[in-house]
Amino acid sequence: MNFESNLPIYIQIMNLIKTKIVSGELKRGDKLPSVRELSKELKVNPNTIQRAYQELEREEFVYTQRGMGTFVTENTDTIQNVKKSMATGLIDQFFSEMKNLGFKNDEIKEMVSHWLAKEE
Amino acid sequence: MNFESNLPIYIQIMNLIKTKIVSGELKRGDKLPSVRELSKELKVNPNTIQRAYQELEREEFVYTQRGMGTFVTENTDTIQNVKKSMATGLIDQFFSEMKNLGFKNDEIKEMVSHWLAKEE
Amino acid sequence: MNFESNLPIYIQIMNLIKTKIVSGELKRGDKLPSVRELSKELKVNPNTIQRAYQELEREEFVYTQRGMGTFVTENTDTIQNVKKSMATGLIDQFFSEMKNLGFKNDEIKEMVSHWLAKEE
Amino acid sequence: MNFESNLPIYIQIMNLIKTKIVSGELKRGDKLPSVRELSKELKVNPNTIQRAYQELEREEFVYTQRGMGTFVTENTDTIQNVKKSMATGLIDQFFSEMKNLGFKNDEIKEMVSHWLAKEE
DNA sequence: GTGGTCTAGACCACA
DNA sequence: GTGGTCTAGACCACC
Repeated sequence: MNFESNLPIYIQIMNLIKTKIVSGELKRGDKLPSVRELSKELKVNPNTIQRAYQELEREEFVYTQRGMGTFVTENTDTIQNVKKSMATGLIDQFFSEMKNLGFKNDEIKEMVSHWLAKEE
Repeated sequence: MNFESNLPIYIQIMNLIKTKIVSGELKRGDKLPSVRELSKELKVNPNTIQRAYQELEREEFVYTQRGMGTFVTENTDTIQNVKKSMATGLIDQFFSEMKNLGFKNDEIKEMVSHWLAKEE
Repeated sequence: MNFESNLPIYIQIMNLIKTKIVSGELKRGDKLPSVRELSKELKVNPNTIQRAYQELEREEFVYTQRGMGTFVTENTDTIQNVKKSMATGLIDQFFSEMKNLGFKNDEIKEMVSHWLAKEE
Repeated sequence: MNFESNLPIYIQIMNLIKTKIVSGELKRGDKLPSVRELSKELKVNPNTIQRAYQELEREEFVYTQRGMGTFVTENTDTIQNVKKSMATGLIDQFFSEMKNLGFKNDEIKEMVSHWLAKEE
């Protein structure tokens, strides 16, 4: 776990797992490590792991069964929907903030292209 | 001012002023409202305004003259630089979060194009 | 069986069977599936089925004969009583939660009528 | 606080506050007691109060400002919407469970009327 | 063994 | 003073 980030640890853990789910490393129905297990592995308090799992459940990325464990949601649609809605949220926010700074669509487009070109 | 946002109020105020400067509403050398004035207008604790002005000064957006008030920096380069750095900051953040969700460059490009098309 | 529900699995199984009995799908004296059988069918730990059957027996819904299996109670009164008590339980719960939300009797009545009208 | 209930304490606290909001005892924009304050009053751990406040914020009944406190949402529409959607949820659930037990619309209607008559 | 709740007590950022 | 996060450690219901 990267404690250097100023993000709360439970958010970092959520991102860790979201990425694994969305990228397919964790498939639907897969069992996540138990709270205590992950707690030991990441050297983080069990409550913090639990907090992360709870929030992930709230966002419908996972579901839990008492006494059984926590599992990746069976509903792949949910994953796709959440993924999509998070994406449009990010895009909307991005554009609105860019426009707030006084950029026009053309300029934004150009900057995005530039960023992508640099990436390759 | 949306006080229901999760962002600290002093950050929200900073963004408010930055946007005004970068978009040209506030020009170089213009006097900002006094701490007390803005405090009343936004119904916010003066300490909070003070904090926002301090941070803005640290970022060289504004400078203060004892007894005179706080002014937008005379240095237009600074403004342009900051505008650019804020933009690249937004872009970097946007891309890193999109990738965190598991999107590839192509997909992001497509979504951005789609958003721009819809705009017209 | 919706294992994503928050209810304990053994309760979900109890409700499953209760509903079958009360609705008449399982008649008095009918044999329930064996613990092992149901365990396989629902892909649930046998202990959990056992627990459900135990509780059902405690509530006099079923009785067990060593070596023979578990059977729906012969006593139709019991079934009718339980049906009635489950119903009043549901109603009580429903009203208490509606009132908890701040609705008055009249409003609740109106909403129920509305629901029934829509049904036809 | 009624510790006799088997509901988690933080849920009981949520219901307490929801009722106050929905019934109008707490008006929009009103400040809730601080976490520590309510903690003392109810003789409950501050974390438990915080949990309740967090969930209430997630359900958009309240919003919080760091360092300022927790407030009833300004948006009365939200309150009404949440109230309404919770109500239809309860009604749907109620009818589906009654039907599961084998009751017909007429019977349900009769039982509801009976309950209401008894109330007066 | 699993997750869920609760307490006690600490530290932090913010107003 | 306010809420937000984290740790440590306990107890419970469930599987």
